[in-house]
Amino acid sequence: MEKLENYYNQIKNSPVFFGMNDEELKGLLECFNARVRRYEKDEMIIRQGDLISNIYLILKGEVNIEKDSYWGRRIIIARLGKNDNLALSFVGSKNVESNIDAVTVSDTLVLVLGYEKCTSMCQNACTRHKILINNLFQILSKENIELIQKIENVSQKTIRDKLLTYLSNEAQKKHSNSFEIQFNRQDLADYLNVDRSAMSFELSKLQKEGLIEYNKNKFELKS
Amino acid sequence: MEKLENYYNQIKNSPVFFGMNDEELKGLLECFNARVRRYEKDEMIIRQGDLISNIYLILKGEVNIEKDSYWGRRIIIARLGKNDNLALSFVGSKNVESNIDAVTVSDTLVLVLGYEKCTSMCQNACTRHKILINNLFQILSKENIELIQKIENVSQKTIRDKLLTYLSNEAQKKHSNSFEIQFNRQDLADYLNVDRSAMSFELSKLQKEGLIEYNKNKFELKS
DNA sequence: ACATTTCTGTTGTTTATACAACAAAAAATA
DNA sequence: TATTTTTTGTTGTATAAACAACAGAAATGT
Repeated sequence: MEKLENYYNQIKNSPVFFGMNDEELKGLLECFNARVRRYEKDEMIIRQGDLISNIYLILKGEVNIEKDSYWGRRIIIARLGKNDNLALSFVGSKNVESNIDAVTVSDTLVLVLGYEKCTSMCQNACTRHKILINNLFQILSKENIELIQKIENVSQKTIRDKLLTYLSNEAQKKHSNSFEIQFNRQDLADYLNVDRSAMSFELSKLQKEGLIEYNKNKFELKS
Repeated sequence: MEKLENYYNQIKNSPVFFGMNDEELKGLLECFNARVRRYEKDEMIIRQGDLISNIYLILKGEVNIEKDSYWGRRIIIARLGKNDNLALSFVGSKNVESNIDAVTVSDTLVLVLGYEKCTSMCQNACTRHKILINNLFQILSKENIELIQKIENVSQKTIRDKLLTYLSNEAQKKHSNSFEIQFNRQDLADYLNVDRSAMSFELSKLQKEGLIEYNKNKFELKS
């Protein structure tokens, strides 16, 4: 069993609790009945159809937001990591079932917060709750922008354009033409919605043409 | 010049101001320096690169959320209408430039609210602001879920699957197998990221096979 | 160090889509 | 009503991607 205390500092500095003092944070964690849960690789934290009433904060590890298409093809919507939240939007939209799976990519620790119970108790009256909802609003905003960017990535017509758009966006995020990506080839293909082998082929073509250089997960944009 | 008063009831019942009494709403509208703005068909309300500090509420008309791809292809991310908000996520993420265009599809009236100014004034202290931020959180949640659904639609492999996924999702939204869609053929193609003529062809094939029936914008799912 | 599994790149073939060009229908305008 | 413009459907062709099958490299486990 993992102890919450071990992660206290990390929690305190996470976007969810940003701007709170120790007193507010401790009160909130208690009110939320906060607990740490451990998942192994390839476990499902959330399934399509689940009704979500908890806020999940990733303390350690990586999680895929996925969807299985009608005939079993996997769609990766996003890859989340440390300090990211899971399925916040389903907490905000009450009584809406999850339309995604959250699947661990590696061993993962998650902070689980009983959002529903807490909000009904304190009626949004306390200061800490006011800070919290402000933070949640900002977090969702960011998620929204990320989703739009993902739509841009997958909406390109050719594999080449998808790759170039994705890589440019990553470079911009990392503020450098040289960066590591979070996906392996198969996952990147599922994220961009293309065939892995065709994508591999296109990657090496881009390298031969001198547009990019890469080695494993390390990429560099030339030009 | 359009008068705000003419739309007062609609504004009062919009999701942004849901749950407020008249006093709170009036105070907020004043604090926001609320004003109605008119746009003609094909005008741009928001451009890529804009810094957004206003909340936009559509009172009348329709608006496309679009993105122009590198080589001039148009991507329609969403079609918004009455009581929808524009670019809320850019208000939530401060100092982030818009990565989308908002373009009117028809003559449109928009309520513009100076969010920045208001929040700095009342420091989130007043009740009405608390209700507001709660509402905004919920609205963003819904937007988020819609974006995920859009990703599902465009992530299908074939035109046929994109169409079937899109139409099923619409049927579910409208709670009926018979429904109207908001797009004309070209716009639907830009939304699903496919060639219009190929899509038209696939539509008639689906009709011949008896899977769907349609006439102009009216569709029916058979099975 | 070896065996096994996972990951990545390469190639040929089949299939689906984009693209272009056009015709018919519908809508808008004079 | 006639004319013009916009929208939609149809077809053939060129192109790009999916798929399958495989080989080598890298990572993992024993």
